[in-house]
Amino acid sequence: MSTIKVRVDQKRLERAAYVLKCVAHPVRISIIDLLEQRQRLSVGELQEALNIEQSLLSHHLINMRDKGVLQTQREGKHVYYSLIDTGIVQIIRYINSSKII
Amino acid sequence: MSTIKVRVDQKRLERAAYVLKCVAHPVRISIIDLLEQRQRLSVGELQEALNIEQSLLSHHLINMRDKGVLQTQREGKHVYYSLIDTGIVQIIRYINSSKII
DNA sequence: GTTATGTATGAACATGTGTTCAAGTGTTTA
DNA sequence: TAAACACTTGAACACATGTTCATACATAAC
Repeated sequence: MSTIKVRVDQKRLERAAYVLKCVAHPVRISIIDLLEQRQRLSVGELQEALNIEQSLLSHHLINMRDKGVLQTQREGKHVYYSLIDTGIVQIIRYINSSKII
Repeated sequence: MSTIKVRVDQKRLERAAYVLKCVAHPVRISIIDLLEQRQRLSVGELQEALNIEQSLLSHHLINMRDKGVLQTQREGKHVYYSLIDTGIVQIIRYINSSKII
């Protein structure tokens, strides 16, 4: 019985777990889904689509930005959020196709 | 500006978030990676590969089983764990190919 | 400059999660 | 049947997380 090993190194495992926490929340999955449909959305537009409190949304958005999932640009009064790596939507696709979800 | 909507329904969003929490932890990512390499592994084999306390591993495994990610079969003294839906390894693949992780 | 609009921040709280330890349950071996 | 092995369980704790509320900040409009 030859030994078996984890093929992902420790640093990457930790980073992956950290980032994936963004995907493990209903509101944040929704945000990713919305940002796949439109390249970028303001906080107000997101709020209208999600129907949650402004400050809660802001906390989620900043959380995702801090984890390197989203980026922002301010334009006047508005702040626009967009996905940094659109590859993350593969996870949404998996969710939509999986039998166990 | 036509309205924009989340394309995943609420029930599925919650289920997805619930299941994805399994993936958002270094030990559990490792378990999924190991079970992709070998169809099934006993708790002892996993423990040897992961090098963590046996009871901690057991908690993680049972957590994953409760979420419908893993299944078990007992054979004598040993309990073997395996992935229910191997599609979940797509997420590991994403981790390994992504620039943001 | 004041007001209105859009967004961020911070404290406070409840709840959830990861970990450890000690003790428990099954199953096989002697 | 006792001991050894493989694994599970539960309590306890520290720590992280999600949410709300009140308040602050930035920009634009008046």
